[in-house]
Amino acid sequence: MNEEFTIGQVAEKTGLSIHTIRYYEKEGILPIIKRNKSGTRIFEYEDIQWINLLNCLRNTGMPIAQLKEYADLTLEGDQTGEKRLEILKKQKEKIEEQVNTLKSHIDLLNLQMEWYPRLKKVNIQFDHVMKTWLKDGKLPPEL
Amino acid sequence: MNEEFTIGQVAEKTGLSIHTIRYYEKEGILPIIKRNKSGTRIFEYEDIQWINLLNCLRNTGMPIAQLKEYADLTLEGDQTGEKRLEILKKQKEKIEEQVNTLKSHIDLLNLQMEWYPRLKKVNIQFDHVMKTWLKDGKLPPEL
DNA sequence: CTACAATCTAGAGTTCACTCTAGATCAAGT
DNA sequence: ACTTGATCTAGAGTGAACTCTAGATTGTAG
Repeated sequence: MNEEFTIGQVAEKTGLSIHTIRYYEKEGILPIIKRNKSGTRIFEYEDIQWINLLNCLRNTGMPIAQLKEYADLTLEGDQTGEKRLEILKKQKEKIEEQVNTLKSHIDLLNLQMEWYPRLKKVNIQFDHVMKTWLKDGKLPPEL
Repeated sequence: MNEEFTIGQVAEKTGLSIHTIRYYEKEGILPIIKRNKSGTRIFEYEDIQWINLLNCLRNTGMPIAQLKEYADLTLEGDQTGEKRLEILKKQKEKIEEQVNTLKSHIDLLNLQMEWYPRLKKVNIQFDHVMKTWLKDGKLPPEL
């Protein structure tokens, strides 16, 4: 479990580019990365874990600035656990919201797609649905 | 059903800013918007429907350039129906993928959150899970 | 008629998150 | 030792999608 990785290997494993990993380090959202005597970065297994968490948060829309906050809290140590937990909880809620939004987007697309084959008839329905959409931002209950 | 709206009203109804609506028009992804004799835009109900569709596609990651394609196809008329249907179908699949990704992100966050209360014990599990994650990009089957 | 808020255009500026470049150094195989 | 490919830094450049500005014009409530 004391494997070591070069930046290239980490890039491959995490799906980030080498540039991006260095950029993240510069932004201070990576833990302190070990170096060998000539300055080449040496990543450990833990670092990859961390990057995967970052990726998860980034992919769900958390901006770098907030990742920085999270990283700083982590640096402060155990007593910030609660705060970090809170951040993760909030992000989870945000993702759940995103899932719901995406689902209603799927509904809208399905609707729009039905529109093509049965034009005249569904046009009226569509109109009705759109009115509901405009009014309260969701599909009418009878769908 | 022949209601008319100002740009400000449309902004409020669609959640876009006034600037963004004008920007979208400049990019050619809005239908031709009526004007009154002195040049003020007059939006109709249809235009709002269209913007809602745009919003749906944009929010799920479709770039402006592709919206432009879609808009151009629509301008060409009925004979492009199939192509447009195809675009919407693909986007729907993309959204479904996004939902799945988000769900596995939630799993990862849940895991990371469990980590805090029961530290030592779950650390090992977490490690195991992360290894699976790194290897095949998903959670181990036993979870 | 008079304010005052909303709209208009063209174009410049901003933000975010990378992404790339140049020029130097280093690591590993033969 | 030599070569080739990977890595290093500092800093510039990019692309997407807005977002804002200035200066003029218009719509409307009192």
